[in-house]
Amino acid sequence: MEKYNPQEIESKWQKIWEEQKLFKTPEDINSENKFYILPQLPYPSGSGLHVGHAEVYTACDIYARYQRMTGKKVLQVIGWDSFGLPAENYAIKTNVHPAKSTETAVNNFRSQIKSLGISVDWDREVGSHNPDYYKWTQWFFLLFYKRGLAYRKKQSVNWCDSCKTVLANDQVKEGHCERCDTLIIQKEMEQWYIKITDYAERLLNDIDKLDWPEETKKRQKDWIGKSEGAEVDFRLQTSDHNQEKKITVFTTRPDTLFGATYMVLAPEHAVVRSLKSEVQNWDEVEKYIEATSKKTELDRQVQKEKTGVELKGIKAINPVKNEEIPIFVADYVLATYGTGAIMAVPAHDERDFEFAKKYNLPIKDVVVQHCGGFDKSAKHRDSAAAVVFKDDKVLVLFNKKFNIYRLPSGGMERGETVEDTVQRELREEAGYTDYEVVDDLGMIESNFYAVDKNIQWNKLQRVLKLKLLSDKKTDTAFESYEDYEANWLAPDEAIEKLKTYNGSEEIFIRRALEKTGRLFSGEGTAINSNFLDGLSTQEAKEKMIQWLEEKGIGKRKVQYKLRDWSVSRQRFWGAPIPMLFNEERKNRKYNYVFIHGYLATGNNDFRPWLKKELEQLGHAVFSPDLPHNDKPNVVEWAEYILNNTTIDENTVIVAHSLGGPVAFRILEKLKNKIAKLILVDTVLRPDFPDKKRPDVEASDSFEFDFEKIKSSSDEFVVIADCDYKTIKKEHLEEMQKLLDARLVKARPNDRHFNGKIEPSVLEESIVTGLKPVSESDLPVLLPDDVDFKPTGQSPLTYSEDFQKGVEKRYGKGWHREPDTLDTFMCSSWYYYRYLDPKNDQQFASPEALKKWMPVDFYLGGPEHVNGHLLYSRFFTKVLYDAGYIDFSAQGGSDLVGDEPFKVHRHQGLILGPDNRKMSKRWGNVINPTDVVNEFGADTMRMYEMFMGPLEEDKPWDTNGVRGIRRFLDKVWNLQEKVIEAEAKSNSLTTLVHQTIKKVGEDVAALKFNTAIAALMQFTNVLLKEEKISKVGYTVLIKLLSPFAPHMSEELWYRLGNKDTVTTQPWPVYDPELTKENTVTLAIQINGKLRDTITVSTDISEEDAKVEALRSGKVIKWLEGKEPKKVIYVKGKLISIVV
RNA sequence: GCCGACGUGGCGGAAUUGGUAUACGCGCGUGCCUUAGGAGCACGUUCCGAAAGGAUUGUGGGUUCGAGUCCCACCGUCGGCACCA
Repeated sequence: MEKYNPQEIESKWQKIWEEQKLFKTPEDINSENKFYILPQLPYPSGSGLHVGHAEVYTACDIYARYQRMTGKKVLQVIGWDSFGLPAENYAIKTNVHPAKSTETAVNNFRSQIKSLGISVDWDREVGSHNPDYYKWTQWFFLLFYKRGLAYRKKQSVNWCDSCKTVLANDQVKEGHCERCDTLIIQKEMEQWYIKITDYAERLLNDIDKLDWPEETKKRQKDWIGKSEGAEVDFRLQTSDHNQEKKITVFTTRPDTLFGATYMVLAPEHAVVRSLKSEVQNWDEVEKYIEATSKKTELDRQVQKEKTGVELKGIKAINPVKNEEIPIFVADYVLATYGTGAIMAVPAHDERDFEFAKKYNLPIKDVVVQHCGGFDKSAKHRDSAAAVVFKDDKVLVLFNKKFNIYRLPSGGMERGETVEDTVQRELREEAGYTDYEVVDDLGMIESNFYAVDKNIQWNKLQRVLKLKLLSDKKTDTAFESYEDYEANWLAPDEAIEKLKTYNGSEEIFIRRALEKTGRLFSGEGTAINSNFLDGLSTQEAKEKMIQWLEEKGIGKRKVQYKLRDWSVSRQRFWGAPIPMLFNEERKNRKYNYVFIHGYLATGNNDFRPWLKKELEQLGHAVFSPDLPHNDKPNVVEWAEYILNNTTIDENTVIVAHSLGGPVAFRILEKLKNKIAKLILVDTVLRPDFPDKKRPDVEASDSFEFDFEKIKSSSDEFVVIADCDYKTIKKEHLEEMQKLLDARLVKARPNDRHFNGKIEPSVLEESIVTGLKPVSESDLPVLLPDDVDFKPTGQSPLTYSEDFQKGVEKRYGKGWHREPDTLDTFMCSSWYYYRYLDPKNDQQFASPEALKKWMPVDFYLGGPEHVNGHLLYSRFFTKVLYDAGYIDFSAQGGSDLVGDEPFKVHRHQGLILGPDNRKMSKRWGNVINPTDVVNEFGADTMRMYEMFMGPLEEDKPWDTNGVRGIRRFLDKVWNLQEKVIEAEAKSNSLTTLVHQTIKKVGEDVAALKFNTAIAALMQFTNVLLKEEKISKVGYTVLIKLLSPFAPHMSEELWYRLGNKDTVTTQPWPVYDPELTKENTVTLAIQINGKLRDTITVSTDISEEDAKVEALRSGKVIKWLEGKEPKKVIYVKGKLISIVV
């Protein structure tokens, strides 16, 4: 018999599999038997496959092969995340075109993966750099744009000056570029953003429904970072009395509003610049803003000492107290979170406390920590106490009469200050007079029974920290002085002693020891807060929000940490953003025509506000009262407008409600185009939203020629409120589709009321000089004439090919957006493309989506938790909302309809033999191809799975690889021992069935390491046999085949089979035959193992106990004593208690 | 600083609901075979001890007849977040 020669048999079987198309995706599938296995999309790097890749593909492959053998119809594909920076950086260095180097890398990856024997359907391979792929990436961008989920905005971004591009937040690691480790700086740029924040709540809520690792789910939740609170408006007191200005802050603690003693703005806050003329120390402020803008991400993180500068000459008004408070600019407030402004409550917020201490700002307690119960009948009392230090000892008084320890303290008499009371009590109880006040430790409310006074107190205690300057005592002897004994104790000891009294005093000692002193940021009871006094923090929050909403100076607000996703990249090797620009149109001043709705009055009348806003931007506005507003007639209104103003290509029509149909009538009659039509809560038919409007209905037919209307405007925008409260979602979508319009949605909580459209919505709606490439013109191809030299400008800016024909196609002045999309856009939807990779009409057909989604098993790295995984979920939810998908009926009814990955797991990191992360720097990189060449692919596969649990990090061990090879050699050599006869040995039959059970269960649970151990155990037993049965050996080969498919095929073939082992059914075990007929019971005496006995499996409890007590060792250990208790655990042990 | 995960032989790791701790592999030791072996085979291998026996799952405590597993406190390693109001 020849020796095991993996190189030979592996290529042989890989060829056969490929020829027979064994892993072609099955067609005859249903929701019961389909199984979609997804290994994460690799970036095809020039340095080839990494052992980590091999781990992912092998694990998925073993699982896939196992699932096929159990009868599942498996879909497994591999593709390439083939756009991206490294290929471009390589091009800059070597002048090799990225398309070329990518092709080489992909070929290399593909052949390496094939050499591992991974069973994927290669006919479905995709690469994100191929035009027929990125066509659909661009299509997704347009989908977002049309649904109002893509917008352009100028703001400060993460800039990598080495890669010369912008990075998303999750691509910045510790202030450095994830790719090249360059320090990230902040730069103001106009960029495309995706409004993932609109989906924050759904992304958060649906996580719990997924079978993902718990810590992963938690990390994603934390990244989304929901917090609930309120927005509060603070009026400004400035020298310019004509203009009323206000600043809105976000707070999670509206209950502490009475304690807001100053206000802080982020340096980038827009309002700061607008206050230039009123701020007395503008030079200083400007200098500060400039200094902070130069700070890098890292500086901000490392240097945490708080800095800031006051805006002198202006004040804010605390709205609950009508009190003037100072305003600061400080970079501890982030421009990108909340409103970029905060109310500072130093007594109850650590950061504000720190800042207030540094700049000597007032600290006002409005929440007290509460100790003890909530006994309503308790007697209230204000009291004061002192934590007195002498060196590092604390003064604790011992009351001899009642045997209790206390701090010097007592009730505050009428008119006394805290200092007065403390001074008096310290004299009376301990006699000390010579001290200084070091710190104010704030207040605590404690509800307790005082033994010395026989009373239930509810005490509000104020406490000062004192330093004793000398032991000098008063001459006067007080009565109470006799009762107390002064002890100087170490703080630990003091805390211990004080526990016997009321629980609050030990907290004061703790506060005295900490730098933060009186700061209390927990929940408690409101004080000094007028109508909130006495309420718990939760109650006070609610009441304050109600109060703010009633007064119209604030509202409930949910805030997320998640930011919108920046997707513009100033690079070449990515999917071009399919948008067009027109500078002239962008800067042009337009004639706005506003068509109001039915009964436009009061809160429903946008005209004055809109006129002001638009005129400020330099546009002309025509917003007339239309005739017979109480009995409107669409035709009459349309004519009125046509007769009273000019409608031409310079016109933007804004139509509210019933104004919409009026606008439609106007557009139907136009010979020329207008620039834009903006529809605000517009009705398509008269029965909107719920009630009939006979007066309107009578006036017109409400049949429109939408073809004509569509051709009469360059652009259409439909504005919707966030929750579709005003106009129903399906009606809005109908209109959006009819007009191919862009839908601009307000953010949560925003409604079009009070005579205003939400300003951010208006801003987004009136943008001009921007339009999407028509879907029929996709893909926007990457040109070839590109200079890669990084200039900070997108390389596409300089390409002539790229802009060629654009003006001819779209009109004069239009040109293409030169930025490309973040590659995460490409990888957010690839698992859909696998389902229908050649479709040139859709990203995937509805049938394919219905058949295969959702993904049944997704394996990928934990580094993608807050990037790829979140983006993919977001893509899926948008598709769901747009009506493309709904998985709720597919792959299990427990699933949500808009989640792509049902089960997700992470692979652990494979470390170098030195236990460090593999890297060229350490010279500890293991190349999978080397391993395959030396030991064979089957050894490589099995070793990686045997190293340890899939999800854990584990170091490489070359000797361990040899061990696996030895194992495979043994399995190979076993073929010599095979005989046709049935196995005689009973115990062997039991082992066969036990092994089938164990391996099957472990593989199903992805516990590949223990499955392999079981195979080894089985093999070790077979090795000891003189001859082994063909049946038993066949089982071994089948069980081994997902792990070592090549060798299993060869052995299967050598047993005389003409088909493949890959297509065999998974062996079935007989539960009866897995049972042993004898069992070894442990005998414990007082919990310690003393003996074991072997008994029949079906022994009765009585017999087992008798048997155990008869054991010689037991008799010896019992020493004649009677056992108190004998516990029997079936099949496990007998525990004897003496 | 906050959050999370994890601590088991010389090493990677195993141990349903609490039930014989150290499966499987590596390494190591002894022997066999061999001109030789970094090949193969056999036996052994948690630690201390010649043995009887004892100790042992990061440390300390608790619950239990019984704890690697559950509870509390602490220590250590790794990962994530990092002024998020």
